[in-house]
Amino acid sequence: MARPRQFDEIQVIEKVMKVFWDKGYEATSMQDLVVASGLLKGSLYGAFGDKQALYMVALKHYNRTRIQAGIEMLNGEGSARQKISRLFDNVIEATRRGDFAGGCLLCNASLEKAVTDRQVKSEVKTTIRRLKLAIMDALKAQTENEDQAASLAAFIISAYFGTRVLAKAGAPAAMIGDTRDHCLQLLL
Amino acid sequence: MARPRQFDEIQVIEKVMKVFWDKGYEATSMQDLVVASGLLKGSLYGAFGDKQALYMVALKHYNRTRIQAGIEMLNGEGSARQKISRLFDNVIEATRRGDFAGGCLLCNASLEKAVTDRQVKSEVKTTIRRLKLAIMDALKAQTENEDQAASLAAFIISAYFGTRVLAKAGAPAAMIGDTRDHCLQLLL
DNA sequence: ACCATTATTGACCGATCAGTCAATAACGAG
DNA sequence: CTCGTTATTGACTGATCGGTCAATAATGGT
Repeated sequence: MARPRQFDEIQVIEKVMKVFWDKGYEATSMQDLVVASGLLKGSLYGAFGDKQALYMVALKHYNRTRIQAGIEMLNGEGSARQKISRLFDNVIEATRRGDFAGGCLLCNASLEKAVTDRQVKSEVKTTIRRLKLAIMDALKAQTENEDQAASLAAFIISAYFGTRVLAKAGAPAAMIGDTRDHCLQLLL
Repeated sequence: MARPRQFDEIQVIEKVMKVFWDKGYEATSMQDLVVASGLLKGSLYGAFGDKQALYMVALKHYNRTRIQAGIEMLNGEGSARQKISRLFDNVIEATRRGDFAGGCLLCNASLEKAVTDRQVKSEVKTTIRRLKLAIMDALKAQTENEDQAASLAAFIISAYFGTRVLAKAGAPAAMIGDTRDHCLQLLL
């Protein structure tokens, strides 16, 4: 019926996402995305829409893959302590590996694009809510009641997001380990 | 000897800082700063240098005023619990007032400009170190040893930075209160 | 009153920005 | 094989970007 796409959509989204992850929204030019994706500008616009739409696609992809991986870790085997511990250990590992300086696209979006873009803000808020619910579920086995689990989950998300900021700021890795240890102290 | 400045330097820095605080580095144009400061472009360049130098001046001003205010709170009267509690209460208040969406220029810088600007990164790191030391001092009265104070301080900074991200992301204010409460729980 | 020095001004620069579009190409259905 | 549809291409746009500069203005010292 019509000419088919000559690229793999997921692969392109992955590459676009990494550029936004690395450089942020404003510092990323469409030319950067052209180079990273291997597509020409017209194809990017044709397939995804303008820059803000492309950012939304990238952010949703990040949430569907990276954040979801964290959530599935929380749903997996082990005690609540083990699950929460792994959350922070992953930040330490990512920092060691130097992946995007240990940064988190969701946090970046919270401080940059979400401020002026209602769609992005909405996506950020619902993702934070999902993450919080996953943490609550992981805690439920060991906490007295639902409220206790909710407030603990809020606290753990704060500490977790904080480590992502510290990691990217170049703070010593020990600070992340210290944060993890004191979080676990509350889960005895 | 020469023509004197026709503007108050501190007032201009304060206005420039607020724009960077509000919009971030990349999203701020020199034209934005011209409008906010009331100066013309040439005067801004003449007095402060280029955009990156202006950002450094703004960030240092933020640290010298806003962060320093927090540090002085930590040096003030009261128990360690009271001091740490006030740190988080200020975030809640700022969020209620809607000041820059509860955001923190130091956190913003950590995730944006510091990534590609060595001077900014250095300023961010030393400021985080200063803040950590102030928290350690505040804790010393109630903790067993120096190491314990250091790791607790790292943990509290993480939780604190995390609340600044959550606040700006539009998370419910209760999450900040929950974070504060669980932090204080570790200071018994 | 004059001069050396610095601040202010606004026009100006090339580069890059996000976004568009008409021409062309590649397919599948009939 | 033809045709309708959609993808690809690259040249193009006007706007805005950060930054510069020569002309002018305002000062204090002599």
